[in-house]
Amino acid sequence: MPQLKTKAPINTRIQARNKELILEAALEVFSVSGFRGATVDQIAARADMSKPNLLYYFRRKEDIYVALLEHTLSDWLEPLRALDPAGDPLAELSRYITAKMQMSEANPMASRLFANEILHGAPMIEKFLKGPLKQLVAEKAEVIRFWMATGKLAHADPYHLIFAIWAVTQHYADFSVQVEAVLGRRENGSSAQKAVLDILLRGLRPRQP
Amino acid sequence: MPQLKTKAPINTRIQARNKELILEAALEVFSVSGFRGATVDQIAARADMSKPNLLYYFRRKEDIYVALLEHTLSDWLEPLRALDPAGDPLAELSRYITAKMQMSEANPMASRLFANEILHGAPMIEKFLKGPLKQLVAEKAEVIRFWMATGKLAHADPYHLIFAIWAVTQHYADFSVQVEAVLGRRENGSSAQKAVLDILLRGLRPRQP
DNA sequence: TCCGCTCTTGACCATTTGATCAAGAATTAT
DNA sequence: ATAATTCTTGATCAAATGGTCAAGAGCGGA
Repeated sequence: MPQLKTKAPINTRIQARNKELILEAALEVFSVSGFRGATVDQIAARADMSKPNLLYYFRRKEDIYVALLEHTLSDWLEPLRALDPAGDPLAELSRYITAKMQMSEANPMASRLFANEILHGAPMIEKFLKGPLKQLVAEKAEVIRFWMATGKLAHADPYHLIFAIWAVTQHYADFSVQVEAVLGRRENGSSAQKAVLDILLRGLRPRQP
Repeated sequence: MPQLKTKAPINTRIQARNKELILEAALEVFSVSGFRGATVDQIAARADMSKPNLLYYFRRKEDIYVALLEHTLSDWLEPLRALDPAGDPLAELSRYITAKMQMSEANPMASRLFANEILHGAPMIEKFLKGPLKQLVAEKAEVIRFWMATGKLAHADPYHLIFAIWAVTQHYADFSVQVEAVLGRRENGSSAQKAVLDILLRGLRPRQP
């Protein structure tokens, strides 16, 4: 019996390189125009590649989009995962907020990609939101609740606190056009960081015993 | 000399009615799909009207979109405008935040429309952001600064405080899909309101003298 | 070297979609 | 009533766009 040729599951060097190029180009295009607004031609042009060639690597526009989302979803959660129940509460939250602010500044395109996806009803990542994300947040909300119960943090609703942190930190990436228009200049990352830490955390210092 | 017929600048009853129907339908469609994702056919269908008829009232798709943005821009600013320098600082901010939360809950579609526009670089409302919005925020930031200087409010950067309020309040409209996925239920408006007020304002109570 | 597999692309197709037009229906003003 | 104006729509167009195909170019293992 002739040996069945297993369809090579491993990427060629060329495949790895081109897929990477495509994802990079696609992030730029999707984050600016959204899924519907982006065109395969635009992505191909930015990846310096013909459209049929791009479609040789990703058969449908949607495949690129999904790959892009999956490619960054876990990175996105990492800082929240790192919240350490054994650490000092204010220091942990401070580190989390700082990390999110830095992610917004370093990779605003990824932030806008997600914002756009969620704004449009999250058709591609609904499962992720209701599964891994929900579970992780539940876990960390419990940690925060524990900190509050043991008097190391002032009381507040842990879920809404997390939402507030997300909202504020991502605002600087997603709404940067507005931030810059109102300030009349490009925002200095570190001053925004300081201000945000102050606004979000000052109210959480435990009362004097 | 024959009297020049002035082109009727006043809307017919039919015009007023149909324009309103169109804007209403367009808000639903644009807020879900964004400018690019929305189609004139969808809007026409939802307005219960043929496409050519819709285009009789708004000659281009873009005209509907712009009219919609203009139609709600000033409403959007009203609560901030109402911030009263003579009022009690915490009460004023509390009222502002509450008003924004209620707007997010009552009209999430308008919030998403703006979010989408800004996320995509605000091509249609750049002028508004750099003009009226910038000026109003500057004015109100000065009010907040004054409150802080006179010891009636703890110190914080007024601009970033306003950004934080915007970010958090609009988060509940723009990211409602995520909020509901994480909470595992439809959010109760008033409990979110309470939590947000608490998180944003607790740190702003002036220190005891 | 040479054979098979991977990679690349110009040409092409079907569908979607924003917009136009001409002609008829409804409404309004005189 | 009737003429003028406003309103409505089926038919149609041109451009944009996601995706296909066949044929050739390039590469790697025997």
